[in-house]
Amino acid sequence: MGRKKAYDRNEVLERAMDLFWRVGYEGAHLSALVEITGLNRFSLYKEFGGKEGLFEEALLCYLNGARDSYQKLLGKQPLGLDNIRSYFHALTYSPDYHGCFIINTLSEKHVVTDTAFTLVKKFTEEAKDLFKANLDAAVEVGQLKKKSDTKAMAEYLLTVDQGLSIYGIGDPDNQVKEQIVSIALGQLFTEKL
Amino acid sequence: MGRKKAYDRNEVLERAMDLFWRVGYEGAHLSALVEITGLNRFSLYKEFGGKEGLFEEALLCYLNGARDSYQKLLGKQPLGLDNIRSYFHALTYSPDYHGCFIINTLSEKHVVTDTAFTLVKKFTEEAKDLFKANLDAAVEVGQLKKKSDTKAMAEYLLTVDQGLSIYGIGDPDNQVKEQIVSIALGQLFTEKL
DNA sequence: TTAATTTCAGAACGATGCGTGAAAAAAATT
DNA sequence: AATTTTTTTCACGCATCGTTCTGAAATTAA
Repeated sequence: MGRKKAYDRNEVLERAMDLFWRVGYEGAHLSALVEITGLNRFSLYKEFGGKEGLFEEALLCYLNGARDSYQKLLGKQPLGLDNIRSYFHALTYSPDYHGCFIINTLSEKHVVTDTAFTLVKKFTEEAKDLFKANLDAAVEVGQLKKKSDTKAMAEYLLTVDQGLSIYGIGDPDNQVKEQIVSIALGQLFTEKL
Repeated sequence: MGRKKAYDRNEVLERAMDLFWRVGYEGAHLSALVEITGLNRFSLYKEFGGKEGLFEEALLCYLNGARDSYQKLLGKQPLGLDNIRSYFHALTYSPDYHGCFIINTLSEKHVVTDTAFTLVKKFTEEAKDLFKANLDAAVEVGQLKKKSDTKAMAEYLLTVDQGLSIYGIGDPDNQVKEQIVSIALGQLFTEKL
């Protein structure tokens, strides 16, 4: 038969994802991708169709990981405000934090494929829906007023989430992040019955 | 003597700024810059030193405009919470809104000069200071509790501001933005004496 | 009119980008 | 061992990138 593949697809995607995450679509050149993944050019084109295909797959890889993280904290039963608190308090900036793949992709709207852009927008909608599910549950059990506009509140939380990603570029301070989160959540959730 | 310049430096900067704002540093190619500004290559290098220099000057141009906008709304006497409300309510997304030059530059940290990156970080500090000045004034006149941590609140407002810029990428809705702002500010400012 | 200086116009340059192709190597089957 | 198929290796081609260069044009002064 044919020669065996010398690469592991998942490892290739992990490494490509890291590079794309770090330097964006336009910044990640084929030669760098070839080097960092150890994948030869022929195989890259055969396996992924080219740079665009690799980008989309790497982005999916990232979004799947992020989806798991969101689900783990925001999907935990029972749904409610505690999940939202846990989610935001769990956010931390590692020393080599270099921004958010999602926001990089949004900023590169002019060069990434429509598919990639759409994947990102869909993901942010999912995140918003997760926030909303927890807010809706909070209304049901009386943690929030019945009249609460959980849709707008979910939009707000997503906005704060994304603002915190921007805050992380440069020298973020996890303590300041905690202060921001306390204000963001403290004010939102003071409307008890 | 020598031939007269056929370009207007400010107009060149305005046009270059618009392109850089739209497609970022890496996406704005020399040929596109030459075409959109009408400036010939020799002059571009003579006047600005090259692409990097033009980028920095265009970024400065943008930041100066943004600084004026911030000052106009957040620097208005008397300082206080009304300024902050006015600022956020004045934010609107035009139909061709395509993101924020500042955030694009942050995302392109790996390719822009240290100078450019530093300019952006300094600007966000200034914006934060403007928020803080208004919060401090609010404490003085009793709009906020004496114990309010205006530094953290300013960090929070900047985070919301930047989150709103991200929200604007791809079909933003100004009414949703108003809802987000109402939540972000409404609860923050309910702690009266 | 000539000379000197500066800018314009556009081409050339070297480096680098992405994508393709051919030969060699590996693996299984006959 | 020969054949077939697939992957690896590495070179190549073309386009594009930012920068430099050269001749022409414009402007002023002598």
